[in-house]
Amino acid sequence: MLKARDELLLKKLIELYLKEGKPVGSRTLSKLPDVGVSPATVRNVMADLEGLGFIRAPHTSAGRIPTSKGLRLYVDRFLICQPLSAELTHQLASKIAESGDAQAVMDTASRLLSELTGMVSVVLMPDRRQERLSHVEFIRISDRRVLVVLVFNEQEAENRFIELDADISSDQLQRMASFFNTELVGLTLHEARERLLQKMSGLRAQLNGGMLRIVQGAEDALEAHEQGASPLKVKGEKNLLQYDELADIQQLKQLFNSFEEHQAILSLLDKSIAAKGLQVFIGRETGLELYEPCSVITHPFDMGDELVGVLGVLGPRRMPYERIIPMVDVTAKIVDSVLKKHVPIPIE
Amino acid sequence: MLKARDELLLKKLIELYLKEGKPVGSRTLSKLPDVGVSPATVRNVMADLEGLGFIRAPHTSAGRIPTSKGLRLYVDRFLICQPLSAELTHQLASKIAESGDAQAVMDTASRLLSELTGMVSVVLMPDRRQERLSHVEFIRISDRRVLVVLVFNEQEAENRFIELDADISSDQLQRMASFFNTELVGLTLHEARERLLQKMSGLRAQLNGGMLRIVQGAEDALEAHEQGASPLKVKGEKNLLQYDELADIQQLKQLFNSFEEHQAILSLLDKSIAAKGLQVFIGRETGLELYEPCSVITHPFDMGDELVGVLGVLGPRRMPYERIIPMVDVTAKIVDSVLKKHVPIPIE
DNA sequence: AATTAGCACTCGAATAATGAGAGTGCCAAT
DNA sequence: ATTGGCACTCTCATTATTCGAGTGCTAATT
Repeated sequence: MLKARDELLLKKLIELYLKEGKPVGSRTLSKLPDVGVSPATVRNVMADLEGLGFIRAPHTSAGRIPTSKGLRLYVDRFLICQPLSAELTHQLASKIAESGDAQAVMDTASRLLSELTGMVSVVLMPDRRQERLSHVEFIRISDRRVLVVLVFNEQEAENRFIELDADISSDQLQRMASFFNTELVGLTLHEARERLLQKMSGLRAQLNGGMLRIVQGAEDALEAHEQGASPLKVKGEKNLLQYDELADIQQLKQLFNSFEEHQAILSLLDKSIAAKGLQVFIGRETGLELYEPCSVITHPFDMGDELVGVLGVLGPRRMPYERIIPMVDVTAKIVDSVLKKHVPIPIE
Repeated sequence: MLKARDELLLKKLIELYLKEGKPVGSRTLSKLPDVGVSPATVRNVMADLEGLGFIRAPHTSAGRIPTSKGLRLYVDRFLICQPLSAELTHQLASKIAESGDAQAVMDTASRLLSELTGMVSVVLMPDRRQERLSHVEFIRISDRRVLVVLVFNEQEAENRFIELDADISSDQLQRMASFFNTELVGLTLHEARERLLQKMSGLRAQLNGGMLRIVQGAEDALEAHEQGASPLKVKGEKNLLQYDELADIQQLKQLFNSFEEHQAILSLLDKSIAAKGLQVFIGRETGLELYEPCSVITHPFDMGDELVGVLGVLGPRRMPYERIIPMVDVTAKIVDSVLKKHVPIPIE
């Protein structure tokens, strides 16, 4: 077990390392105000800490830097995050709340997160396929042009213009809409498409060309919505360029690629979705070789009705956890509450 | 004036440089099939070409590389672009056409462009403030929740949910909508807001809270649309990481920053908007110190009604112009034609 | 008059040699 | 248990050295 002095030294060492980014030597540590021991003593302690795997020396004659294990201990035991200033919290909350629909909320949150933290922000959005259709509307733009509006969970709308082969009357559109609204509302995307297929197979013969196109258009819209924007948003990649630890073009290229491929991050965020609160993944803990020099901080959120997502940041392993953690925490909580504001009424 | 042989050598030199990226020496050039002269002769010619400013030697004992002036001559006189394969053209066209509304079209075009060329793609979107409102619809989501749908130019729709303080009936909504549709359709965003303000000042007293909120919501939606997504899209930044010429973290950081700031690129694209066809900016021609090691290829497009935009790519000055130019050309033409398909009927 | 071979020269990139500085580990003294 | 002292190690920056590629110039050749 670590003695009080050992812990103190480890803590100081890590704090210094996080601040300066350079290996910390025994002399430097010994001169710190709260440390009343000589460099030699510090060296002895450091040798012990190294033996336990909390710190390591990059080479014989550099100071020590914390290992992932050391950082883990630091985050779990030593770190005391002061809460975000009320002012900043409030600013964040209002910017996020005012941004519009669910997509826009996550967009804004993501942008703010990457700007504020100086890290790469990631948002895993709730699975659209589980969203329930709450309204369908057809808007007649011109004789042969119709705008399909699908509303999901009462807080997200998807548009799709469709072109008709024949003129259609407002009346016909009205009837189509009310048919859709009685038959499909409350269903998930998948269910809605199934139902549509089912109902249509009999009716299709009776429908004229315009009607068919409308149905087709609605199906397209459903499909577009389903496959639409990938469920993962990554923003602020360029922030990575500023960190010396990652200042290697090859590595940067690989990291940037991993952001586009999505798989890597997705598997990481999936882990986080289960955990009910904030999580910190340090280096290897991310489960990816590539992210070894990085840390990831995540926090899940949900928009009610079991639609759950995750947001977080990715940055160099040496990041100001003290500052970043509260930001992720607060942002997730804001998004969570904003998205829950209008819990859809469960139908059927 | 350049003699035939001089031109040939310059052309060969540039082609080799574009392919290999290394300075080209007299020996290498002399051994080329179509060049029947000795290295010494080549050296004499090269000395002349250097005197004229077409090529330069990075240092005494390297070969020569083309200057911007040289590349300019190459692009203007020597370059023969073979048209894009019909197959690829067709693929591009269908992917772009099927992507949805105007925003989505430009989005897809931008993505494809960056993927296909391996460069950074940029799209300056037509000024939203000039778009004309073609339809307004209010969709009642629940007693106190309404979705405002604004349709612009018959091909773009903007959604906005609004929250009411008091219940509202479908009937009331209907009346509001028809009021909007008679008073505001055909106006630009700015005009619509003016008109709204005007008309409302008198009426406001007669409206109940719900109505007022709707008007407010519509105003918000107009404003959101106006300020909405910045008019500039930049995609595929990460592509820059692969080029040796730009393999300097500081420079990359600056470039990435310039992509976020938008001003730099905007002023460049503004130049291109005037030109009626494809344009190539080489190095300094971009007008930006920062883009000195880069080239930019642009092509304007318009969606009718004087709504004009520009798309293009930015990459290292040493890029396969032969391959890239046709891609930008074709993509711009596809976007142009897709966006023009539904030319809005000019109103009033 | 144009082309070419020959040769001295320059410069950059790679490799090796050198020295200074930081920090350690360990031993003996406190 | 702690500390001062000291030899030792390793990195980083600086300086030399070498090698090769490619040039520019001159004189010879066609």
